[in-house]
Amino acid sequence: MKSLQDRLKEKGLRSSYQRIKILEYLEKNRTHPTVDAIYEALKEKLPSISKTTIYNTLKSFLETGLISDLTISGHEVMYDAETKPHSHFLCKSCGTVLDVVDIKCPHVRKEVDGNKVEEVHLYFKGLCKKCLPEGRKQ
Amino acid sequence: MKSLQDRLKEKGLRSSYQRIKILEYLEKNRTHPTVDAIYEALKEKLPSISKTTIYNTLKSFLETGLISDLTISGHEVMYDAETKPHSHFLCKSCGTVLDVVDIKCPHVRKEVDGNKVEEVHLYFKGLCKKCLPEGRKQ
DNA sequence: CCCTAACCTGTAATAATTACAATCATGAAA
DNA sequence: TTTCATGATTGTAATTATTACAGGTTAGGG
Repeated sequence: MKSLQDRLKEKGLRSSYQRIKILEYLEKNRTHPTVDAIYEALKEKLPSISKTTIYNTLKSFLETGLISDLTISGHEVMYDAETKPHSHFLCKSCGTVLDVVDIKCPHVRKEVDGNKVEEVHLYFKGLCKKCLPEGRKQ
Repeated sequence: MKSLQDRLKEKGLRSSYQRIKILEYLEKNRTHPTVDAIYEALKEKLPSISKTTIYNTLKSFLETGLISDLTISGHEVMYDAETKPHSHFLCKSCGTVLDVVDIKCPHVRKEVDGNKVEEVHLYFKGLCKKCLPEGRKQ
């Protein structure tokens, strides 16, 4: 089990208290938090933290491949400590974003129509189990 | 060939000069324009048009299913007169968004993990043909 | 032709993100 | 261990996308 500090070092990132706390938060909260959610959560233990730090840190985490991001809701970016390709489901009622595990569709490919593919994002939107009216569950 | 006016009427939308021009622009420009791109383009012929009108109009077009939207770039919404499900490719170099036509993957489904699916969005990101370095084309 | 609901416009408010300058901390080298 | 330069953090201000709202305008049924 690599320490968070070592994982930063591996990516050529300098270690800092803030970076460790942000990475730790993402590792423990696989809820696809937004910048604001991360900020609000960390502020309690780390009242001096700045939102700019969150933005800068997430940017460097993204650039080094330490985390991934998604833009399923259309009006804000969400962050994810899971970096292996996987799909997401957005509930249009409660706003929850879930990881989709049962999709085995071969959408990971090197090119489409002659364009070089580096990332694939598969997003589902609809109503999650909890928001489906009783008796209409699938 | 239905007139734009008739297509608005069909959806229960009142016809107006602005709405016709916006729909016409989307029909003729399948480049996935942003609100700003539509505004800048229409301003020339229609100097009095307001950006709020573009927002309101696109919102009513979306609600009635006259157009579709996508958020592939992560920082702005794009609009598309094509309403049949199809995938998109974003070039991370030039920012162009292309329709993807050669994907036949069965990602249209009614549910995933017990959640009810209403929309599926498949986004590819990478380098488009034009931005690929010569000799590395695929 | 009139009237009202619906639409359009401009301004102001909000929200997400980025820019920037000053301060502070990490970690390599002395 | 101390020093020090580089890079990180912070707060404020600027920017950008979007929404709220109020007042004037227009489509289209009667």
